[in-house]
Amino acid sequence: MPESRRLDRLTSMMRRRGIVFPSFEIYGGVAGLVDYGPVGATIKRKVVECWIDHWTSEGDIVEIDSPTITPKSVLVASGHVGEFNDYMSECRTCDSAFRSDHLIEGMHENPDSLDGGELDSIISSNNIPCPNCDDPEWAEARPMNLMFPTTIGAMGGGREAYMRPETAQGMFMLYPSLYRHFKQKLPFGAVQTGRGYRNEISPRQGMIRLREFNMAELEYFIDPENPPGKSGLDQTHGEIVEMISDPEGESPGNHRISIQSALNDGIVKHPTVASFLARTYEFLVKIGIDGERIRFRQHAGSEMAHYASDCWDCEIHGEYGWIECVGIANRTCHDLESHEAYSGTNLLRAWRQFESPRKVSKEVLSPNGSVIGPIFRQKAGEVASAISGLEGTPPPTPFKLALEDGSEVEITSEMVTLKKEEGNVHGEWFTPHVIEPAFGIDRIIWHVLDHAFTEDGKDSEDYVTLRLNERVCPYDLSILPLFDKDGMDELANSLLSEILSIRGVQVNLDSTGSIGKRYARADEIGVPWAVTVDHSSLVDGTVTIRNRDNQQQIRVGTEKLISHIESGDISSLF
RNA sequence: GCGCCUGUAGUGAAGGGGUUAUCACAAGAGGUUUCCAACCUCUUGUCCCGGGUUCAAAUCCCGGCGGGCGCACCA
Repeated sequence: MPESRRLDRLTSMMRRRGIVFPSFEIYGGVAGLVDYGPVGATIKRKVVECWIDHWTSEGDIVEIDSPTITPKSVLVASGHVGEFNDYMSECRTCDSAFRSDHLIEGMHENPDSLDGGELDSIISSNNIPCPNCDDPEWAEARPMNLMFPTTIGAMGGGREAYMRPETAQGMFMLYPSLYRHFKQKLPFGAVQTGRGYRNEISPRQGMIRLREFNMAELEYFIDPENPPGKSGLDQTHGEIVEMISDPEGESPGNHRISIQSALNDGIVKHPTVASFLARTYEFLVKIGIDGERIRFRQHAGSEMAHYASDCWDCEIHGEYGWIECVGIANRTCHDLESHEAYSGTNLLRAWRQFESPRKVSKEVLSPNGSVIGPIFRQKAGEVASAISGLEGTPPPTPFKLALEDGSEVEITSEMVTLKKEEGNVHGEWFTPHVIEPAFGIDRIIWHVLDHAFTEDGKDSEDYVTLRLNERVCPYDLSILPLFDKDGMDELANSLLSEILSIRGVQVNLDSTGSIGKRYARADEIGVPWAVTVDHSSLVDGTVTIRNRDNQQQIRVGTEKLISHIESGDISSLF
């Protein structure tokens, strides 16, 4: 068993047994698109269901579902249109392509803000050499948009849109409704699972970098002044995990530490982020990822996404090395504020009630319409609203007042009345902060399969067992009639239909080949239990149940078996 | 997007300008006193696509598509 080939054996098993295939293969295939086959689709669904259940089981998080087609304006506000329009410059000599803003690093304060022409002129005036061949001959910078563009509306004049690059925007769009659903009380969250699209330049590594992929994202809305998680994490969070903190931060380096201690030591700065790191670890282990092959890595300030103020990657180790499978980011108020600004809505806020009402007395200037009107005529309305909009202590008259259009007017004492307002303020509006764990489902499934794939040398042959956790196995059990005749076939079939009728239970009947071969087939795709119908079954109604991972067998009556299948705990029979 | 390597049944491989393309495993039918990949008989199924060279192309050449690796990219 040469180890270098394990990846090949795993991927060919996945094709052979119907887990994952390249898509559209009879037309030559498309890089970066994959199909889940009859076995893989069930595994995927179970991983997703387990994920939803993991986050929604405490009542503070609900599930939503949004369109994948997203109007351009949403993605302009979120920053994706700008961010995804990175410019690329191609070297005329060696054809290498580089991000234009990277080439002029340090030569401009904000390279992101430049258009193609500006980038080109900086590149040429600085005579920037190609990092590959040193020649300073560059083609014009061209925008490289990694989103899939589309148009809403079949005829001309349609609205510009993109396939969503993340599901998160759906949760932000639904914030007002979530806020109402949760009775206007933070914290609360929403999850969404579904497809995301990124038109990768060069998809690689099988299902690791896809162009259309399954994501599962949680947006958790909190009051930044009262972040949940402060009071300590619950008992599961004492697990020692590997954490690699920001190399540019205060305590750089690798730590083997519990997440609770990492929070106490200031390695993780935000209590809610810490809590989600812990619950992410818990989820991954729950579906069968090896806890020893999980680590958390903090983003350096320089690699941070445009929207994030703090970000941890959860990386899982497998055949491709350490792969980022989950990103946990503190997106702060970036998205909600930005959508508020672009859309003009005021619904993206939350109310923070003061513990006791605050007495406020302040002086305000009230415009005197009868004086302002005749003096400023058409501009009077604008002047009046500018006066009302003055903040802080009113200036003494006369004073200069700036208007929206940039002009200035002089305000004299006759134009305004000084009023004293007194009252109680019971609270204030603020924009919630958002903590976002974002899961790459396909990458997680890959690692679940990788970690479950075990090859034991039985005799000279490699014997493959997919030691999947029962939560994510493609079939809950296989029914195997020892002989496909003499009544065993009928008994097996009636058992099959009885078990199939149990809600949510997947069963597979296999009656071809030797019994050993059928066990092997079931083991290879991770079926945890094999139920064999034999001669004794015909006499006394008992069957044998075999455990996939240790081949242990017991004999039980079918009634008892069925009741344990219904309650989901076959293992307690052993 | 560039460079190197590469593409043969479901999977893994062998071969290769010339009759009907080979093998193993898998799959299907049947047989078999089959509880850990047993055996026997039969069966199905393959040269990625397009163009070129040639009397003849799965084989050589070019292009495309896919895969692997490296460079670049990966919010």
